[in-house]
Amino acid sequence: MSNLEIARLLRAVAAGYQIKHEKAPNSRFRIIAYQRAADAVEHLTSEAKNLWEEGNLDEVVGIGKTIADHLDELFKTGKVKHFEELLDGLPPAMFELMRVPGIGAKRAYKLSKELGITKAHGAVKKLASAAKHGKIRNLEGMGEQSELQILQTVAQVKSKSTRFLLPFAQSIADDVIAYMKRNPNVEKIDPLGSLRRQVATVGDVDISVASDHPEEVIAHFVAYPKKTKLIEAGPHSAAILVPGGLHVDLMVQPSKAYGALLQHFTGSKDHNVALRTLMLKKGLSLSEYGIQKIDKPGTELFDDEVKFYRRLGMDWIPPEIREDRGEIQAAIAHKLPHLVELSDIKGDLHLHSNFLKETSHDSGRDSMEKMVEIAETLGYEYVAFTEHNPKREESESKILDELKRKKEEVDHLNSSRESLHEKRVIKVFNSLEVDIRPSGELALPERAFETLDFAVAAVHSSFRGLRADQTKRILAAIEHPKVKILAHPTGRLLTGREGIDADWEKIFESCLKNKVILEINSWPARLDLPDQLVHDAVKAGLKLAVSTDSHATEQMELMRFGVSVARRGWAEASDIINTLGYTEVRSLLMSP
DNA sequence: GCCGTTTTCGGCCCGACTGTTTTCAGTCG
Repeated sequence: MSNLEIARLLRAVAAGYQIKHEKAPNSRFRIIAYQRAADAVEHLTSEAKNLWEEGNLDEVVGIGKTIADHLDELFKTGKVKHFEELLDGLPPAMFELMRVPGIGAKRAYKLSKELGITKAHGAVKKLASAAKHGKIRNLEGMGEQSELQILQTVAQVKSKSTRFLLPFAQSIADDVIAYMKRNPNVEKIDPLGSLRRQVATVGDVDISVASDHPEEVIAHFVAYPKKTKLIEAGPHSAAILVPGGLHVDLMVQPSKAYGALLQHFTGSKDHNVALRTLMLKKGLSLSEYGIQKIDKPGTELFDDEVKFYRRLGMDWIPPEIREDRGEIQAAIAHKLPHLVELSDIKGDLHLHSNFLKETSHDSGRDSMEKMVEIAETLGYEYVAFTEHNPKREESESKILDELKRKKEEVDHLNSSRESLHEKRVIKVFNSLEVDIRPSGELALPERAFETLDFAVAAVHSSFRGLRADQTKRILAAIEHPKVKILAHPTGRLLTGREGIDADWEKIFESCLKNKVILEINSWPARLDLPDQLVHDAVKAGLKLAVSTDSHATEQMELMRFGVSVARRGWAEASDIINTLGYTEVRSLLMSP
């Protein structure tokens, strides 16, 4: 059973409690507990079943003894008696109906009962049809408005789950913000929510503006030239649709209260809940308007976020780590990490030029020379060319000839640029991205490794496979003395493919022992290692490399998103090898 | 049902919006 399926089951149980046992003592909190447990399982970086096998399930925050016992039964027998009893008599359709925005457990149950919709299959369609025929308005607690709302929202069920890749959302936000800044009434402007926290995928773009003239700001916003549709415009907020189907929401607040607004809508939800729970014990109630002492009326306002956090007795917390993973305690203790920044980056160790033609996967578009020029404009000290390994059908001698030719070209590049420029000399590493075959064997003849400064190893096939096998596969590959970087380690694609299932703890151990560096791949659909695993890796003392995996010069700009992932994983500059100068990196990558 | 640098018992974030309501329930972020 996948994490998603387990999460769905736990949410169904929460709904079951809501319908059947709402009046029981503590029921409210039990419902929340099941919802939290569902969230926790859904966001796990390893399969819940594997954690269970290792006996680590109850270490997950949000899963206590009771739910762990239920899951134990689930993994052993395939079902949970208690859950089955609880869900008995509830129409399966209600869980489908709950996917419609605005319909929760109560309404879903009521609708499926009263309209006689019981089967899960086609439930939403039947609901839409009932609404169309005017059957909703007569139900108790519902009216014409409810019916109208259902008609409008059933269409959103499909699109509800679509999230956008971070760079796409970021580019839209950057453009809107640049446009908004042209209006003199905009004093401050920031992205909010998951975009400000730089989460790998973003649901919609929220933007806040500090201004004492909200009407003018809203008017300017709704006149955004690339807008495809106006969704709503009120006195303090508005929403538009932009090409690609992304919602952009804008909120305006006076500048004297801007700090609390920014803090609240940046989230994450978990961070805010943890922060508020903690502060409540100190007699402070927090909201998007400011801070209130419990025993006194009146709200204290904050024009910026730094003051807001300081008032709570802690350091300002960078948005990227506001996920309730220990940042609040660290901020109180003044022990927050000094997160790595884009300006710390001194080189890109994963670039594909067009030099090799017959490679196992897509080759780059641009010449080495051209990519080096761009690296120079980015202020780098070094780059590594890591084309895919030559196709395996080629003869060994041909492969060797090709790689020797490439080595000569890199040598030439290094020497010719030294004579051309006196000040900045970009150093070029001669590398290769080598496939890790399902067996763990590297897809390059042993003798060919000798031509390389170092090798980057990566999985590009057979993503589905048993955890034990995948773990063994990676372990075998990173033991090769030339392999210094493990690229896009999980192989996930945010647009669809799950990463491989592997024992990362074991792999991290081996990386530490073999001095293998983990890549944070900045490619928009990868962002791999995922932030949570970066956090684990940093804690374990591993070194990482933030790389773009560029196949064309313009992609070299994507570095900022890899840096965001590193920041979300609490990485400091000292955790990232490509913040080091050339000499140090060289000795790390080229030592035997 | 979960959780603990003031608790293993006694708490559990905060507010907005919507609609159907004579004072509040349900849902959402």
